[in-house]
Amino acid sequence: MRATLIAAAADIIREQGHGALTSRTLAERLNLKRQILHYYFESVDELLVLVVRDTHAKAMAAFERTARTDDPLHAIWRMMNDSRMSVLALELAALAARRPAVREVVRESAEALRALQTRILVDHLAAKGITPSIDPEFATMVIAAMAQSLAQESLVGITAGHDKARGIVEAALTEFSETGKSAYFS
Amino acid sequence: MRATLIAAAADIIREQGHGALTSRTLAERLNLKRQILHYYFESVDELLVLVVRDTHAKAMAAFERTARTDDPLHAIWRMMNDSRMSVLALELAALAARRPAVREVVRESAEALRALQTRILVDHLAAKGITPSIDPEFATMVIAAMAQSLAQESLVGITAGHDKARGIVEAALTEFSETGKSAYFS
DNA sequence: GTCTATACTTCGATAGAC
DNA sequence: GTCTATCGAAGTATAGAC
Repeated sequence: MRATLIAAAADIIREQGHGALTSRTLAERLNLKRQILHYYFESVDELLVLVVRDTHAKAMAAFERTARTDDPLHAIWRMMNDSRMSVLALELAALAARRPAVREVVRESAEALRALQTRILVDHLAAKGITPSIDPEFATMVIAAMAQSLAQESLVGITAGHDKARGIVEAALTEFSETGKSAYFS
Repeated sequence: MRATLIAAAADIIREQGHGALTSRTLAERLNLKRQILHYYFESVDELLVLVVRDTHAKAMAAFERTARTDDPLHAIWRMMNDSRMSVLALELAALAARRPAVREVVRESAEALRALQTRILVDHLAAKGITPSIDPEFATMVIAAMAQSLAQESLVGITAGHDKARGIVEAALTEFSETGKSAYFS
C-alpha cells in the first residue's frame, strides 16, 4: 500500500504538477479519505522524499539498460525526451528548490544520474576506440539541458523550433557517437 | 503604488520562489495589510500577469542594449547567467506551467525574447561578414538551455561541473562570434 | 487499516468603517 | 487609500471509533 501511494503521488505530480499533490488529491485518486496519508507516512515531506528515491531508482535502472544497447547515446537522449520522465524530473527539481527536506535527495539523485550517463558515454567511446574531442561530462550536461529545456517549454505551450532542434541534436549525436566529433557539438 | 507592488512581487518570487508570493507576504514586505492587494488588483492572477509583463519589458530592453555592444553574444550569455534574471525566468516559467492565466503571457514573452536574441546573433554575424555553420535559432536555444539548466541546478545545490561548463561555453562563444564555427558548437 | 471528527493554519476574496 | 472584520475553501495533522 505504501508503494501504491508513492506511485499515485508520482502520477499526480507528473500529470498536474507538484502543487497539485495534497493529502486530498492523493486519497481521492485511490478512493480513500485524506487522513490515509498520515497512517502510512509521517508527513507529506516523507512521502515526497520516497517519491524521489523511487523515481531515482527506476531512472538509474533504465539508464543502465541503455548502456547495453548498440547506440547508448541515442537511447539516453530518447529517455530524457520521454515526457513521463522529463516532466517528473522537472517537477521534482522545482520542488527541491523550495522544500529543504527534498533538496538533498534530489541533489544526490541528479549527481548520480549525471555520473552514470557520463560513464556510459565514456565507456561507449572507449569500446569503439574513439578519443572524443569534447569533454564527456560537458556533453552530458548539454544533452540534459536541451532535453529539460524542451520539456519545460512544452509545458508552457512553446513548441516552435523543437522539431528542428531535436533533428540537429540527433544528427550531432550520430556523428559524435561514431567519430567522437561533431559539426554541431564536438 | 501599483508599480511598487509589482516590483515587490517580483522580488519575493526571485528570492523565495513563486510559491512564497501570497497576499500576506506581499503586504508584509511593504508594512501593509494583506487586503491591499485587492484594492490595486482584481486578483492574484492579474498581479502575476503584470509581473510577467514588467519583467518582459525590462528583459527586452536589456537584450536590445546588448545588440549595441562589441560582443553581443557574450553579453547575452552574461545576462542569462545573471541569477537575478535567470532565477526569475525559471520561477515564472514554473508558474506558467500551472497557472493558465499566466501561461499565455509567458509563452509570448519567451518567444519574443528568443526571436530578439536570434536576430541579434544574425545581425552580429552579418555585420562581420560571417556565414555561420550552425542554425542561429538553434544556437540561441542551446545557450538559453544551458544558462537555465545551470541556474536550476544551483537552486538545488548542484554546482559540480558548472565552472568547467561555463568556461567551455565562453570559449565556444568567442570562436563562434569570430568565425561562425566552433570546436564545441558549430 | 480505514474511517469520522476535529483543530489549527493560511489562502483568496468581499464588505464596510474611517 | 488603508484599515478591521469576516467568509469559505483547502491545507497539514492528530485523536479516537470501528
